[in-house]
Amino acid sequence: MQEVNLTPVSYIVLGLVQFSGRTTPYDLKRLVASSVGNFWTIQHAQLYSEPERLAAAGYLTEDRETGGRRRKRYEITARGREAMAEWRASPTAALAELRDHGLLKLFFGADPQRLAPVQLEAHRAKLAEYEQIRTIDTGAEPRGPWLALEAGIRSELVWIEYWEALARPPG
Amino acid sequence: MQEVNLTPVSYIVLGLVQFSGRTTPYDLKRLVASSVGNFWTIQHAQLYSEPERLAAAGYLTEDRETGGRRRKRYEITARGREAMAEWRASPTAALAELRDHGLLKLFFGADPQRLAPVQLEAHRAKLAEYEQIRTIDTGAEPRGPWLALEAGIRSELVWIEYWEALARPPG
DNA sequence: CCTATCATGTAATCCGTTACATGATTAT
DNA sequence: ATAATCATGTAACGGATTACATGATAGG
Repeated sequence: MQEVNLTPVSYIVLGLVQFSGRTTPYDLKRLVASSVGNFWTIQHAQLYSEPERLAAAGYLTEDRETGGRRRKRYEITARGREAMAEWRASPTAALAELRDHGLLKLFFGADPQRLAPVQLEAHRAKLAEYEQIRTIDTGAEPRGPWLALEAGIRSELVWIEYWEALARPPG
Repeated sequence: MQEVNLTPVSYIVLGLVQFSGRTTPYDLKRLVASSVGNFWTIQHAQLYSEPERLAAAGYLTEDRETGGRRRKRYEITARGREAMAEWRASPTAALAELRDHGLLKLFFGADPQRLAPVQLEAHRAKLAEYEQIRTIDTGAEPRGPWLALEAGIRSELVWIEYWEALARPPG
C-alpha cells in the first residue's frame, strides 16, 4: 500500500468518483469539464494518473472492462469515503490567490485602456455562460455546485466592473 | 545560450529586476513579499533558480559580489527588456481560475455554516491589510501596483459578502 | 469515402514545492 | 553568551503540463 499526498486534485477525483459511482478517466474528464472545471481546471492526462495514484494508496479500486476498449474503471473505497468526509468536514482558512495574468500585466505597467477591452469581452462571455447554466437550476440537492456557480458569477461581475472602470479614460 | 519558456514567474522576476536595478535573490524575496506576492506568491527557492534560468537564456546578467557574502546579483539585459516590453504590450484574454479551497469544499458538500465563519475571518483580515496599505498611496507613478491592490480589495469585498450570506441560516 | 473530431491513453519534461543546511545578526 | 530569527543558498521530489500516439465515430 503506497502512501500518497492528497492534493486538491485528489479530492476532486475522489469526490467525482464518489458522486458518480463506477467511473472511467474519460467520465472524469467530462464531469470535470461540466462542473468543477469552471473554477479548477485539470489536464486530462492527470485524470489518468491521479486515479492510479489513489488506487495504489487504497482510496479507489481499479479494474478493467473485460471486452471492447478494456477501459479502466474506478470506484471509491471505504478509505476513500473517510478521507473525503474528513476533508469536507474540516473548514479551511486558506485564501485563494488571484493569479490573474491580466492583473499581472497591469501591475507591471500595461496600458489599462488597451488591456481592459480584451478582458471585458472575456469576462462578459464567461458571465453569460454561467448565467445560462444557472437557469437550469431546479433547486434540487446537492447545493454545493450551485453555491460554487454563484461565487463564479459574483466574481465575474466584479471583474467586469473593475475593467469597465479602467476602460474609461482617466478623469 | 539556453532556450527557456517564459512563465508568469519569469515575468515577475524580470519585472522586479528591471524596476530595481542590480538585484539579489533575497532582494527579490522582499520585493515579492511586499508587492506582487499579494496575488501571486512564489517560494523563495524559486527566486534563486528562476534568475539562473533567465541568465542562462540571456534575459539577465549574473555576477557575484567580490567580497563578503559573495551574493549573486542580477541585472536585466536588452533582451530581457524587450521580452518584458512585448509581454506588457500584448493584451491577454486569459481568465484566472478561482482555485479556492473553501469553495472546493463547498462544492463537494461542506456545511456552509461551518465553513463561512472561518473564511470570513480570513477574508476580513486580508481586507484590513489591503486597506491599510492603500492609505499610504500618494498617487505617485507607477500606478500598476495600486491598480492591482484595488482589484484585491474588491475581490475581498465580494468574498465577504458571499460568505456572509452563507453564514446566515437558510431562510 | 475521406476528414475531422472524439475517445483513450502513455511518456517525458519541467516547474514549483519541500526539505535540508549553514553563516550572520539581532534580541534577551 | 545563547537563542532566535534573518539571510542565503542547494538538492530532491513529485505533481502538472506538454507532447505524442492511435483507434473509433460522425459529418460532409
